[in-house]
Amino acid sequence: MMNMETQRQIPAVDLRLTLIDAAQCFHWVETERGFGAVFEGSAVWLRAGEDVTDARLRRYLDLDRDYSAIAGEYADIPFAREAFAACPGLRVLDQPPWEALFSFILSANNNVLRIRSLVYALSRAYGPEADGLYGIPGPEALAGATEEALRALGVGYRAPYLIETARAVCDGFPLDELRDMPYEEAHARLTALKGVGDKVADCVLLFGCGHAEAFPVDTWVAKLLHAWFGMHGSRRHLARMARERFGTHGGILQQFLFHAVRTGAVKL
DNA sequence: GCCCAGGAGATGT
DNA sequence: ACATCTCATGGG
Repeated sequence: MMNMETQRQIPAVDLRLTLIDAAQCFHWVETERGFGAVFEGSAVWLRAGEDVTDARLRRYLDLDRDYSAIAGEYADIPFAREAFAACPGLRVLDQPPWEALFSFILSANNNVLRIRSLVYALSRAYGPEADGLYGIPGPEALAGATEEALRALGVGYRAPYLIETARAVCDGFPLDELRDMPYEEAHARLTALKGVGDKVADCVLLFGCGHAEAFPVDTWVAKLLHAWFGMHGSRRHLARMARERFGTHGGILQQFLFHAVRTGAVKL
């Protein structure tokens, strides 16, 4: 009985919201076959309403975290309550770190539609193919690319960032150790990479390293921190204040606030 | 034409 | 530490 009550109150994951609309990743596609992507080297198709049993996918979709408990942590903040209520089924992804790093280097001063088209173009040119899908290119593939070739695909000034960072990863940058480092240390390591500033580093930590305290501050989040929480100052200062105020799950709150504002579900 | 987009790097103070 | 400028590219 208790179990049924609990299950009823936990919204099922909303795949479209989580994998496409929330802009945490840019490589999943929706077709008549469902939501598809190359996942750990092979094609995966997910359908709404079907149980996800694969442990790696459950982790990717963050299905084993109690989101109602996290919403409860922020229940005394009216805008947080509105944001959680406006995004049922939204999950914060736990991607492989390279997937997040690659994607968010491309995100700099760019819009979601164009980020998605760039990820697709680069995946088609340099990534693995599986079942008609193109996966995100590995660092080895990009390390061998030329700046001109990437610019020809529309990457623009981010081309050298992508190549240099890919080479750093090939040369032993400890991507897989970021998860177990303290936040500050992992953030400092990431921002040492070309094309990775404070905000991109926070996205990689939040979406790709399990650092739920990372609080990315983009243009939308800067606006809402000012309008709703009276915070002001530089992006770096805003991020630090937000981490201090919202604590160990601040990044999850951030994702709900971000989506609620970006879609207009909660007005600024 | 201007402004914006899940910003970052270089430079000058 | 902070402010300012430039960096591609597409859409409104």
